[in-house]
Amino acid sequence: MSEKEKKMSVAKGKPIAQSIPGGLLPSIVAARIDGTLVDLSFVPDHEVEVELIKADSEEGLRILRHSAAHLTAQAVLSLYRNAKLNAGPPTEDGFYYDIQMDPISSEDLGKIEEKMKELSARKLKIERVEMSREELEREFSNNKFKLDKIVAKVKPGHKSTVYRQGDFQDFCTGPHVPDTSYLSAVKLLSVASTNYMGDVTKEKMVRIYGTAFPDKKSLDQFLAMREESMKRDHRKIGQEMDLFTFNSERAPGFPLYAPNGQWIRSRMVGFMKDLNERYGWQEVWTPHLFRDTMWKQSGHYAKYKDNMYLFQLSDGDSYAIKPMNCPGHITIFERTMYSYRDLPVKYFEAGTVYRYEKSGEVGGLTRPRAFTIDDGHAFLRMDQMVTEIAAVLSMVKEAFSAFFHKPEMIYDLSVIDKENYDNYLISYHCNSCDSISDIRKAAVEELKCPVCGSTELEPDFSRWDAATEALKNALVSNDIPFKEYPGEAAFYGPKIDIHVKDALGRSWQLSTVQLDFFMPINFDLNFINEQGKKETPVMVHRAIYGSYERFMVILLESYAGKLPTWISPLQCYVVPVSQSFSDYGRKVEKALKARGIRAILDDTNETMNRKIRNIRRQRPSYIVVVGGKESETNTVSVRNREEKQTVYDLEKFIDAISREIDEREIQQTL
RNA sequence: GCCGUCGUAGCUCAGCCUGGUAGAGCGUGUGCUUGGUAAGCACAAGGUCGCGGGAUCGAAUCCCGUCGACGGCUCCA
Repeated sequence: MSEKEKKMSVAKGKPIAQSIPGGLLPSIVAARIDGTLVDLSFVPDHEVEVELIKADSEEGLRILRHSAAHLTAQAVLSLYRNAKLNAGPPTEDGFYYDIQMDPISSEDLGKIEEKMKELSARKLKIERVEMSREELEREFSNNKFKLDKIVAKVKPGHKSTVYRQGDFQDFCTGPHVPDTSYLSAVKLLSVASTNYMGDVTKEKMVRIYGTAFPDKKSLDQFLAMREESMKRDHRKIGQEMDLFTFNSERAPGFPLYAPNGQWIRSRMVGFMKDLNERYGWQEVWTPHLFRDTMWKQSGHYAKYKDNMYLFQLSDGDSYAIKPMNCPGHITIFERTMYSYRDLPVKYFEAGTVYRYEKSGEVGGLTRPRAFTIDDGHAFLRMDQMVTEIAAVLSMVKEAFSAFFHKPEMIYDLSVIDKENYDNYLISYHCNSCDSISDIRKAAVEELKCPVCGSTELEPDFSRWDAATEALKNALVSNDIPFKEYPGEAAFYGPKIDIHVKDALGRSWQLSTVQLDFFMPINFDLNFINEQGKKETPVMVHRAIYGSYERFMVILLESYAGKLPTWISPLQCYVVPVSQSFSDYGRKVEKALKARGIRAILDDTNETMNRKIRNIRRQRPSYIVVVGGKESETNTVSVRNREEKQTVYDLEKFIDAISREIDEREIQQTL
């Protein structure tokens, strides 16, 4: 349907639905008049131009799913008499309904779904009814959650609406689909538990997740996609490819990398090391433990001690395992004096940090208790910010282009909210003694000048402005479109976060570039400026992958485990046709390994067919079959991931695959 | 941390409701077979049924506790 066809004019005094051609009607769920969404049953009081909302449009789907949420609620109420409804909004790819009721399990969903199908088949008319606030309060008098909403949303003396279908009604502004027959392609997906208004002290609720589509075909397509993304779960792939393991008894939440997984990690670390060095970042190493005194100084202890692994030695000294790398890097920076000419000083480290995540929060490699950050800290003069940040942005681009074909990246600039700055560390100018001090208002009892005690302090945003300008300029000079989020900055400075979209359309926050005014002050860092005076440097915290663990998750799930050859843990799987060709197989394996290609020869007493079938789960880049023909001509029969088979001269094959690896080709070239 | 579901062989799972001390497929090992690109044949090994307690003549099975995993909620420097 073109833009033109979507618009139509509707005469006064008759429902919109009656003006829509019969053939078109079933695909339309609602309409828009002057920017407001209305039901198809809406009767205009003068001739109007309406825009039709198709079921398969973004807005149409939301309406359809919201109606499906109502249908779920209706089914639940008819099956569970004591259930009390809370709210049931549409979500990005479905809907949920929060209901106070006795816990149910996912097995009960089938029963509810049956009921929904039955209600849908009855083609119940969905009606909009206007009610005054008083009427609403009467209608929903037995439901505290609805009453809360009515009180919060409907002003006394005003009206709002309920939607009715059969014996069911819900307080709702709509719009909704005309009748329940529109809701035939529905599926309840899972059940979870939540609390009223997300507050643990409030009532427990059952949250039922589901989705709905205009027709069964698109629902099935969605379910197939969902299945696919479950198949691509990195935990499953990791097990199949034998990359890592978790031992829930011995180290809950900590991944242990098997040879294949560690091989991938070292490749990633190696790539990053090379990239960093090319951009002037120097590798350092810091210990995994520091005295608690350092964490107290850095401020981490006060804020995050519940998430830190802390322990005391028998002599009484207390230590903490590092939850961050920056104080370590600062400690290295502190070892000597710097002139303004020495700056920038840029350190990086693949630094493994340990954070005690609460039991319900850990999960696979996405949220482990130990992870390794490709962490970098730069110490800069104010005038170096733009250049250095721009350089980091180039690094980010380069890094992701090596792993993905045309990666889709989204840049968020998080800045201070000047209307609401109590939480941020800012400079205050004292009107009484003219001194400047850095204070975070939310962290002090009373805002007063640390020099003279005066309360006549005026916020000075100049440093924040300069930093924000620097980040912006860096983005602009790299030709990067970005969105600005006031109030999202860290308390110590503004930042740029970079999200990358994966193959399944999910967006991951990976890179971050943060400016920090706080740590340098806290640790009293300085350099000698042109005037021969001590000056405080600005710190940049940055990570490109974010963590190696999360990045590995994205790689595995994006490629469904079929990684580009340069990071594939099994680059060549060599299979002799029969054991009588083991010798030639060994020769091939040796030749491959001599060139640094990760290859294994499988000369076990099994059929070639079985070997090929079973190696699939390990996702080899190439399967190399050798037999009589190959051994006589010094060739190999190579099968790539598209199942295409080609015979190559052995030396030529090795040259070609080496090139593919060296060039970090994303697609297979053979 | 909270709520729900789950925990049986290396992996995937059955058995649990209705108690009588475990089963399949894949994988592994051995033998036969010696093969041309996703299922050749046979035999075998492999499990304190997460852990602890309780009621029972008897528990993988029922009850309680605990640890862990998963899905959510909340959190994520």
